[in-house]
Amino acid sequence: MAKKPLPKEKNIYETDCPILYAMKMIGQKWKLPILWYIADAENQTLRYRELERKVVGITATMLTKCLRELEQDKFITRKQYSTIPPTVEYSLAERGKTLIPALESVYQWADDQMKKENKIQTSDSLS
Amino acid sequence: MAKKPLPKEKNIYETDCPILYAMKMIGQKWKLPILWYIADAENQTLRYRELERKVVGITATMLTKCLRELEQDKFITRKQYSTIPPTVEYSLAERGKTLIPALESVYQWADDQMKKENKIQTSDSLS
DNA sequence: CGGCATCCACCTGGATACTG
DNA sequence: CAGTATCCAGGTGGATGCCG
Repeated sequence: MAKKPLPKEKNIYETDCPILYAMKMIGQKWKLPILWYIADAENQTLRYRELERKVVGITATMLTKCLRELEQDKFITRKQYSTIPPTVEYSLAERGKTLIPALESVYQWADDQMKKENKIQTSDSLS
Repeated sequence: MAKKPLPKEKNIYETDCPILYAMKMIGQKWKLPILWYIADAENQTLRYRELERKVVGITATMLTKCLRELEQDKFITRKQYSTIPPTVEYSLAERGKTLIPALESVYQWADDQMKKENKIQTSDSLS
């Protein structure tokens, strides 16, 4: 009985720091990649399978989970056509579009960094 | 014995998707907040305790862990003065500075979103 | 095609206590 | 002041199998 099992009320990390807010909203592994590929597509629209292929490494479970959450949070819109076989299209909703500038700066930064890393490695490896 | 315990080799999620690269590098809960407050400070420099106070909600354990990683990844520089009591200053390294534009668009987006949410709630709540 | 349900390994991050 | 050490709960995300 030396340790309290600590009940500890649920803290949704309420904060007024915008960066933390953003981390909470879109800070998981796959949300930005998904949004990025939708934003990057024709008409900012992609089907489920197209997403599964573009977002390399994601599993169906995670893709579905993220898509549901992004839909609930109004980042994307889901449109279902009752054809056989079924067709589902995901597109950027208004809120998703507001993210594009941020998405682009992050992409830009990361792309630069990756190129820099490669350059260092190549110039090293030809010695 | 119906289930394999799956040894499963360590996969560092190697990818060539820049967004995933960024998520891996700076996608944890506290790294961007920390970088943000350092970037925001006079001379882009803050002491340990100042950080602890500005990054509301972070614990010393997490702060130290993140600072070590950010230092290893060349985002920040640590300068120690052997005074009594000790003084340690964290500042943006070159690589950290390259992140500022992205940091700012994320901040900008999140700030807008938070204001929008508040506005909706206030106009609702005065009915 | 476009999912959902289940199960579980691992990682992130919080609590607590102690130190030079 | 500026940490370190230990412990552990809970969340994140992967694997697998099945369904309309």
